[in-house]
Amino acid sequence: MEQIQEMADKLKLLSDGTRLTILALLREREYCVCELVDILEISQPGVSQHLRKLKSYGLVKEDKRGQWVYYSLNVDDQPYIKSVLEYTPNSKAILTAMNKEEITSVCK
Amino acid sequence: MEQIQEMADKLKLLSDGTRLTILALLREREYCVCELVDILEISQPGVSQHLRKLKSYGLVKEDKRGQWVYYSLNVDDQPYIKSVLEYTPNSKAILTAMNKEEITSVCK
DNA sequence: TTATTATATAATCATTCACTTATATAATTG
DNA sequence: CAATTATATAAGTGAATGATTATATAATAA
Repeated sequence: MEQIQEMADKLKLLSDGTRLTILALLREREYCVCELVDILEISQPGVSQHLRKLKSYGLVKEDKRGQWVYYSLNVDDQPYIKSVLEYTPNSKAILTAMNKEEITSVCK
Repeated sequence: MEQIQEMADKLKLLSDGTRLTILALLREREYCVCELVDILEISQPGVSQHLRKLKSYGLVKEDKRGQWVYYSLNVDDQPYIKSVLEYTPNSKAILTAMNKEEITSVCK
């Protein structure tokens, strides 16, 4: 069953805590990689690899501006992904829960 | 972030083609294990283990009747799971795609 | 141009996962 | 009762996964 497997593969992207957090954050605004590295508690290559995976399925898109690469959500044509993300906590709650409520400012 | 991780863990249940197929089938009626073994192309213990996992997260419930154990969907209190399942193909489409459109009758 | 900063890719590794076969348990049938 | 059928559990295995460190690339700043 091709269609089901394709759904399952996309849902797998949401089945990792780090990636789901990224997607939840992106609901409110774009983030550059270094901001996400600040927030999530994994290495920069780790974040890059998650973003690459999300991008390969078209769930996020990137925008290179100078030295930074900004990622934003791109799920308007993915109804069930979109509907799941409506149930994620908002950025404020996520950042608070991670003790990252301070100014997430420029990276360095 | 506890809440996000919990969501991710539940979504992981839907991120496997076999489990997602089971859940999609159960949207229309209950199935006993041996029927699912007939339909899905994996071993009986394989099916049992998927069902156990689904049950452990409360997504299905079981009803033992005689020799058979019938599983049914139990997602009324799980809104985002429910909303994803609304996008799965219906049983007929699934069975056709798997060349299992014949009478799924009693098991032996 | 050299150093710094941001990001990506490659290689590696431990863990998880979905399957299998073998076996146990339980209900039904002859 | 013994044989059969339905299901579950245990053990083992290969592949996938999410992380890490090391390194490459590219843009900016000194």
